[in-house]
Amino acid sequence: MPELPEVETTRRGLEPHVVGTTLREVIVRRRDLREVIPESIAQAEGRRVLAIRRRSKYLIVDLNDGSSLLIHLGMSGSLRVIPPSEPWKKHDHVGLTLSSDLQVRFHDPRRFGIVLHLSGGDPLAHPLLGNLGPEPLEDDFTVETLVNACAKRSIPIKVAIMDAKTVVGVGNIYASEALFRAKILPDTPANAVSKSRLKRLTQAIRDVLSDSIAEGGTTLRDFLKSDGEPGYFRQKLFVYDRKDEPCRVCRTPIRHAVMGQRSTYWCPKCQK
DNA sequence: CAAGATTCCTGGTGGC
DNA sequence: TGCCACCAGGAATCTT
Repeated sequence: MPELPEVETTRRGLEPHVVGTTLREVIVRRRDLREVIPESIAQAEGRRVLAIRRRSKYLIVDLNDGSSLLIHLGMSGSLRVIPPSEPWKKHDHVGLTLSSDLQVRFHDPRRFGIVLHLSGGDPLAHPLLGNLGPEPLEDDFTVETLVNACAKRSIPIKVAIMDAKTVVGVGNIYASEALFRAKILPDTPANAVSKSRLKRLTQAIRDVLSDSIAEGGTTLRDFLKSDGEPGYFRQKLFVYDRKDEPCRVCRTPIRHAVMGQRSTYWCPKCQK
């Protein structure tokens, strides 16, 4: 899916259209996503949107009755703001018609996404949001975060930083990109990476995610911003999806291998 | 407990 | 053009 930059891009795109409006109608065309959309989502009708927040790759829509919507885009999901008259596409599963006469439409071909209605309490306490590591762009993500996560673990460093218990939001694209920026080979055992290199990696993760957000995220196939436009960070990827292409720094062909069941890319000269 | 494999679902791509 | 194997941005849940 959408990794953290794409979810944050979506949040920023939705925020000005959604906050302060009332959900006039909730339309569910298909309930069987990764989890079944609960019937109680109908109770969101008539509620006003107080805020739209992001935690990890989840979006939380706070409503004025204390309930909230919890949305995850899975691997192929997107949320767009459109006129309600726009024809429904094959994989448009949910529509939230707003009092402003616009509609937020959830589209997800692979249906790995999630749309839940939480009737009350703290959304952050929901089981899906428990056991999550720190936000990479917040102050509680520090080199100590990675030092602790990597101690006594022999898994590749790339797999370690993709573990949401280590730090959230680092998906397959940005894991490869962050390791390139930090000049670390992705298959280095996590417990063999020195603290000074983990320090570099901490900063690299922050930088690559921030840079991508500034470009509206990365569009490979499915991802679209809430205005229907793609994100442009793909043009700034150093290694991801560039197998055999010349490294943008040293011209050495980019290498590719499967690591932790996921495609991984690196420059054998720039990364040690 | 750590590590690795499997699973959910659909669509795009590339080989033949 | 058609068929088919394979791959895909996530993450929970198995097995080893």
